[in-house]
Amino acid sequence: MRVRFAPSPTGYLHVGGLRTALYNWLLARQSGGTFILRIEDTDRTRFVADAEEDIVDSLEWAGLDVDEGPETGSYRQSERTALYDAALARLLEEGNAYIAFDTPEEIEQMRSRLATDTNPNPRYDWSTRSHMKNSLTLGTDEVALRRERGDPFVVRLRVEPGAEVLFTDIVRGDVRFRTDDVDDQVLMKSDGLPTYHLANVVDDHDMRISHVIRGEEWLSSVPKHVLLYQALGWETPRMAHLPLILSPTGGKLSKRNADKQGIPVFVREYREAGYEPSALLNYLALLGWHPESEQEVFSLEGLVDTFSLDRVGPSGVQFDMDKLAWFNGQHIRMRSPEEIAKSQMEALKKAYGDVDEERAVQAARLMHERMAIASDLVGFEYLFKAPSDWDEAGVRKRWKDDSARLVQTYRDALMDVQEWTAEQLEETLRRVTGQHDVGAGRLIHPVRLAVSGVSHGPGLFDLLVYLGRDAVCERLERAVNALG
RNA sequence: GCCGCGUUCGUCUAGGGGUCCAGGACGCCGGCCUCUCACGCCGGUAACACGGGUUCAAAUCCCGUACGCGGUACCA
Repeated sequence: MRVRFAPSPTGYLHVGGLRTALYNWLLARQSGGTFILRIEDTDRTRFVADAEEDIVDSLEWAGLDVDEGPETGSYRQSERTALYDAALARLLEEGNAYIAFDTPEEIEQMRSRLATDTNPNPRYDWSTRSHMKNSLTLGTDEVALRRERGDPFVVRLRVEPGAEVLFTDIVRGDVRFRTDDVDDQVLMKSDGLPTYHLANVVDDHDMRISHVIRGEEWLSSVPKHVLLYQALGWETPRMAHLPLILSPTGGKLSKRNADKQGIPVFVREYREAGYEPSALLNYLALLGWHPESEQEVFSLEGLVDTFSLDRVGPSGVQFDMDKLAWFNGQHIRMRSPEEIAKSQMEALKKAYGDVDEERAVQAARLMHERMAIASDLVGFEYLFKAPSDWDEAGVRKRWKDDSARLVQTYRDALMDVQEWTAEQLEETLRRVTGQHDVGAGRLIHPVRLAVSGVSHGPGLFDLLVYLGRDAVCERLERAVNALG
């Protein structure tokens, strides 16, 4: 099995693109096949300089390793023009393509001239090409003259009406189009570069791609591709068109649309936000695919073992940040505190100056169950510095009239604790509350508030152990003074 | 407009003629655990788009309608 992920460097890698890459990669890995990265950079007007780098980095971050790609050979379409030119020459020679000199303005004029209510958008096709300036209408002398003169031209696929193109999509089953509805697609633009349709067919053939797995937006152009394969006498690869990822309000998950929903569209944004790549992948895998069992949480390896194209559904799917967050929580709990801490060292240092890695690991251990995302670790300020103030609502609820006295008593008692362990700290606390004839909670809550500034968090005694005697006593002291 | 693809809880989905007064997951709502918050566990809420057929029997097959999405570029 040879599959490819073929993004165009017109922007950063999109989450939808990552899912397409994932499905391709999964199939390659489980079949012992080859995963190819091909850069479709035939549109010079929309080229984004750092897009390819982002695509490569994002795939690497996700753990989808590339077997063949720009790093290993000529896998950028801009480097493969000789191949397209050869295909073009053959199509032209055999009458399956023709040259057209119409300027964009002239085509526009044709469209507005021919537009009617029932056909508001006339195509350049079998029914209109006889009114246009092309090698089918112009006569050989005129064509030769224009070419000599250097008139700009494009090459178009010659699609004749009256036939049917039928193909079997792995996800959707049999799909058929009439050639009457297929336009004479431009194969080579006037800048000499091929369009996607030509380059894609030539490359898939040349790279011996066995399965084309891509988004549903390509389904309508399949007939053009099939016609090209036929004209070139090549075998058509198997195809699977994946359901599109939609925004929660419906419609394509475009940058604009998604931003409004608070959904990042670029993979790099998930990386920057601190998501677990395995969680993103897990979520994306389930977006359109369902395993035979009811298992939902998968490692990447688990997906390799379980994934199959015939359990991919055909209908569009809405992106759900809440569910992604849940997957992230599942995956973060599968990782060790050591790994989590390590991944956050840079951010920690940025926020708090020099942070000891072992210290960060302890913090991660403490907060493991409470993190939705690894970057949350940085947000637990009180683990790395004393609170500067105390949550107002928390104070109102937990800081009673006797709190200062109790906390002060506990603080004094802590000075005498032999071993700074959770057991001893708890024992000490219960002794204090016992002496004052109040419940333990009466002291636990104020102490937590005093040392952390907030009224929620890890088990109090684990927290005190983590903070250490000096910090705890100092924080208790400050709180008593401030809160009275 | 035309062409194509789709339509089961709010969302992701299971299901492919009887085992489905439709199962799981997220979310939401209760509860348990508990020093808080999380985690975890238990329970609840909620769906076969509509109309015709076919059949003893339809969420499942067929047709139509509606709706959604994609395409309709010298963009991919």
